[in-house]
Amino acid sequence: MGKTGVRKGPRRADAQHNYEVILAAARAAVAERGGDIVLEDIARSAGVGIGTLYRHFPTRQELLEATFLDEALELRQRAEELKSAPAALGALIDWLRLQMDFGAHGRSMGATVMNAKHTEGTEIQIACVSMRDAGAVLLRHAQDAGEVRPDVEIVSLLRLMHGIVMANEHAPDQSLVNPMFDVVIAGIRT
Amino acid sequence: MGKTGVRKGPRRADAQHNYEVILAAARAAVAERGGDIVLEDIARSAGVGIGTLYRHFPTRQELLEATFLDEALELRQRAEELKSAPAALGALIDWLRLQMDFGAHGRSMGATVMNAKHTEGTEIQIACVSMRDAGAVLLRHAQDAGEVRPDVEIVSLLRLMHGIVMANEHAPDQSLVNPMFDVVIAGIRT
DNA sequence: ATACTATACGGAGGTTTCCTCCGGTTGCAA
DNA sequence: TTGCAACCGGAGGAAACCTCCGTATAGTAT
Repeated sequence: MGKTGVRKGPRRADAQHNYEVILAAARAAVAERGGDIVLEDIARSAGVGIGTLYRHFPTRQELLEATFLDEALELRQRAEELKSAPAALGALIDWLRLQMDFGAHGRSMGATVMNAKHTEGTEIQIACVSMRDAGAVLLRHAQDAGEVRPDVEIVSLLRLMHGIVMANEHAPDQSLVNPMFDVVIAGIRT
Repeated sequence: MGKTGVRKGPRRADAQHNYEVILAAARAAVAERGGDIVLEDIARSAGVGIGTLYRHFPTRQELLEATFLDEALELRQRAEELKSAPAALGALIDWLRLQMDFGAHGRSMGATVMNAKHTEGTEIQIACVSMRDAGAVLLRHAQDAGEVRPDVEIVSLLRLMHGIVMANEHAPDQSLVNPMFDVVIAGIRT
C-alpha cells in the first residue's frame, strides 16, 4: 500500500499535516468498523476538530474515496504484475479474488466508489478507471487464450465481485462466498 | 399479493386497524423510496403517532419484514406454479428473475431479510424458508433434467441474485444487470 | 346503561450523527 | 517583525431515531 504523500496544490504545513492525520485515522476506522464510521470519532481520534475534518473532506463520500484511493492503486499494480503470469485465467481469478478482499475491507465504500459517477477527473475516478483498465487487460488475455468467453466485460465482472461482497456483508456466515464466486467463474469460462 | 389480515392474537379493534394502516403506508413508501424510509413519515401518512408505529413495530427491522412478508409468500407461490413448467431450466431462470425484481423493489430490505437470522419461528422466517424451499424444488428439477450442475445450491443462487440487485442499486445505469445475470446463469449450466 | 380497567394512543423530548458557520489562531512571505 | 490569507475548532441547528408516560377508549362486567 503506497504512501500517498502530498495531494493537492500548495497548502500550509498544518493543513497538510491534518489532512494526513485525518486520513490515517479514517483508514484505521474503516478497516475495522466498515463504511458506517462516525465522522466525529474520526476527528477526535485524529486529534482535530470536526470542522477541520469537514474542511478537508466536505462530504463523507470524499473521505471514503480518499481512504480507498491507495487500495485502488494497489489493485491496479497487482493487475499489472499478474499481466505476465503464465496462466491467463488463473491470473484473472487471482485478481478477482483480490477485488473481493478489497471490497470486504472497504465495505459500503465499494458501493459508492465503484459507480464512480464523480465529476470527471477526480483523483479517485482516475484511479478507478486505471484499475479497471488494468483488470481489463487480464480479462483480455484470458479471452485471447480462449479460456474466457469473449462477450464478458470487465465492468460486469467487477460489479459481480462487488455484489458478492455486499450480499454477504451482513451475513453471519461467510461460507457462501466461495460457492458464489465459483459460479461466476464457471459462468465466464468458455 | 395476498391480503394478510389478522396477524397476532386478539387485539383491540383500534390496534388492529392501526396495524394495517401503518403497514399499508409502509408498503407504499417502500415501493417508491426503497428501504431507507423515514419512520415518522410513515406514521404521519398513516395518520397515527410515532409512538403507535413503534408499539406495533418495535424496530425498523420488523416493519420492513412485515412489509416484505406478502412478497415472500408471492414468490413461494410463483415457484410452485412454475414447478410443472415443461422447461425446467427456463422455469428456474424465470423465477430467479422474479427474485431480482422483488429485490429491486424491496431494496435494502432484501439484505436484511435474506439472512433471516431472526429468532426461529418468526412469521417472516417461516415465509423465507418456504420460499427458499420452493425455489430449491425448481433448482432440483433443472438439475434432474441435467440442465444445471448438481453441486449448485439454492442459497448461493438466491444470494447472487440479491448481490446483483445490491451492486446495481445506486448505479445510474442498470444496463449491467442483464450481463451479470447471464454470467450467473451460464455458471450454473452443465 | 354505567362503571371499570386493561389496552392502546400520541407526541414531547432525549439522543445520536450529520453538517455549517464564524470568531479566533497561526504559518509564512515580505 | 509584521500583516494577512489560510486554517483551526467547536458551538449549535437540523434530521432521524426511539422512549416514556399521561390521556383516551374498547370491551366487559354489573
